[in-house]
Amino acid sequence: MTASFPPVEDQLRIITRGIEKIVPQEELRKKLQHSKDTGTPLRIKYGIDPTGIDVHLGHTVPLRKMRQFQDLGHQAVIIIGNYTALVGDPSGRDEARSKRLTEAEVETNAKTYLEQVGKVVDMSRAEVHRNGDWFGKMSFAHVLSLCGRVTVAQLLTRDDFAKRYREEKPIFLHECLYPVMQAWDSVEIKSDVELGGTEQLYSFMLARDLQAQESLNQQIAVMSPILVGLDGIRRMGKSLGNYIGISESPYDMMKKFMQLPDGVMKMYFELLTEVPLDDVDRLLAGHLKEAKVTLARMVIGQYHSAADGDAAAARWQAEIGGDALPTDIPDVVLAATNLTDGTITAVKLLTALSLCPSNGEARRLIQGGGAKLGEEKTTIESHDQQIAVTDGLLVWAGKKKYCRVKLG
RNA sequence: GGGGGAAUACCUAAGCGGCCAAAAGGGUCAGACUGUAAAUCUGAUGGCGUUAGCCUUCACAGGUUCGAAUCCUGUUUCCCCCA
Repeated sequence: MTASFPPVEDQLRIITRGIEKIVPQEELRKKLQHSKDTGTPLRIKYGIDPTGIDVHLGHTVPLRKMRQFQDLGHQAVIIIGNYTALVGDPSGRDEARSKRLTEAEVETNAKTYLEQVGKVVDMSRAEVHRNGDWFGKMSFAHVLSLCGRVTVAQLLTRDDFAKRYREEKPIFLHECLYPVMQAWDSVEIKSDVELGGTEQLYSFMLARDLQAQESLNQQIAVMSPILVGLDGIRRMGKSLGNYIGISESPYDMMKKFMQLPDGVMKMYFELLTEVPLDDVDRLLAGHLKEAKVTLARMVIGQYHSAADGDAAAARWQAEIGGDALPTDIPDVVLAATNLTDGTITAVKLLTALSLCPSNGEARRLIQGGGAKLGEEKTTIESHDQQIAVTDGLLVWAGKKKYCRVKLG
């Protein structure tokens, strides 16, 4: 079948949105032109290491770009880095991954990963490869010859390695292989474009070198900015605990979105939605809270449904913006043996309900004024206050932790 | 193989014989203020306990001392340099 592609300029407009850097910039136009002239889709590569199982919004930035390429008629090629995962991506890390994954773990992770990726990329039109398919068969001699194409000095130009070297932190030999392996993937699948974050520049360029040496067309690096996490500063990442996962419930996502610093909204709109940039500016010139709600609803809608997004927003407004009670108050059983004459000391109550892990923390919470009782949230004044417990009593440990007592 | 350095609470990091449950920053948690954002301010941040007290912590195991995170010995782990 001969695909027909939109005009190159139109494609470029879509492709460049939210992209920080394209290297080399001019070559992309040529490739697109050539693809249109010959009716050949470009092969768009995106590699992921199945090291964890939660795909978060940070991952979706290049994945969304992948989807846009697909919708323009190009071929998505997803690499499951089952071998690279055995090494662990040193990019942006200031230390080596502490644990190595087993092949079995990698395999289960890969499966859940693909399911999640399917929420963004049209998997029915995508190729999926595992880089173990070629690395598993590669001879040691071949590995050596690959290593012979990279010098240590080159590796040390990478920020992450340079930083570690300066700080006298360990850099392991197998980590040095990581960029080489990633680059070799590009050779194997003959990629025209590779998607990723800007921190991948080194590997992407290495891929061009290897492709040229193998007499292949060289890929173009299309790099997205790093999506910052909930703290508004550091990259969104699982280990930093500042991420919004695409498999989270609508309401959980909502709560996290509303915690975002205002300053990052523009970036989020640009990278995670299709809203035209002019409209984004208009939104951000208005009421910022409303803009944030809009952003949250749109993104939640992508991974759940528009109705879910609206419902989550409404619930947030009621429970958090307003003073409605949470709708998901868990019941916690309190054994009757804890009570004397139907009462219990405040500290004991909080620990017995697992709202606080230790008496000390419970005491602190009460001193800080964060412990409250009942629907009208009466503050517990003193840590040795005797609390008369009745079935269904609401107990608050700060604003975010609460439960309802169930006598048992 | 040789030489030099390092291991402190969630992280970074001070402390170098008693005043050390251990400075400082970050983080985190709570409170105030708000749009439960950010910024700012306040407080807290090993466990148990009636704010005085007790118990367990400064890589691990021993030792010296009235007394050790601090000194000694051994062990483990890590880093750097030279070969």
